[in-house]
Amino acid sequence: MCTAMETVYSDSSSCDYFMQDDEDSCSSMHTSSPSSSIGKSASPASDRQGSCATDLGQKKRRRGRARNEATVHVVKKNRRVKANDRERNRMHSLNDALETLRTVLPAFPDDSKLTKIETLRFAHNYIWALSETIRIADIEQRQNKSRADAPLLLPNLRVMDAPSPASDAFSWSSSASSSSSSPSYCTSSPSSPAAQNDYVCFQTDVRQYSYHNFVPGMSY
DNA sequence: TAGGCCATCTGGTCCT
DNA sequence: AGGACCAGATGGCCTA
Repeated sequence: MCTAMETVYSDSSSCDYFMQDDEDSCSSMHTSSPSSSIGKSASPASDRQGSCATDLGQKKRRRGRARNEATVHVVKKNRRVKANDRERNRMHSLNDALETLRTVLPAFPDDSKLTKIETLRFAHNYIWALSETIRIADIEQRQNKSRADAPLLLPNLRVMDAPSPASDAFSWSSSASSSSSSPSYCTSSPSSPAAQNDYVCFQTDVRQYSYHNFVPGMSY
């Protein structure tokens, strides 16, 4: 787990070490750790193989270049650390959003926490189910109104049999199905096109659910 | 112990 | 240039 962190830290230490070397005499250049990739990359082979430069100009050039490379490396490392921090925060906010989503979804009977993918699939199914509830309630309302006015035959609604996104939207991963024991969920979705072995779906007839059932604390 | 899930790091790419 | 986003890699933890 810590390999990356170790890399960062080892880079840091080696980088500091190299910078110190650079500031000191050239003799210390030869004492750099063999495990220090930074030291290797920052000091060309010719410099490492050759003896200490007596030419002051050459020394200055090498010092200047090495310092520059070390500085660039430090800047890069700092950017990486900052990017890691941002990425961590980004993933945390994503997880927070998923957690918020979990809280508005109906709880599973055994209180098992939904995984990320299950949460997303469940939310997808849930939204579809609510939409269907609204649609069917609306149709029934109109049907009742029509009955009051004049006898009118409407097609018999069979939600799950209808060719709709429902079959896919109701599908559950097999891992979710194993934890389901509530009558609120069925364990098969024969019409689902998804190629999964087991499925958990809402009650076949979504009309059995009121909004109160779906959304705790919400009444209509 | 294998497999699933997850957190984190990392480098690449795109966007502002 | 720097930040956001993404996907791959890696290692830890948990469970069947």
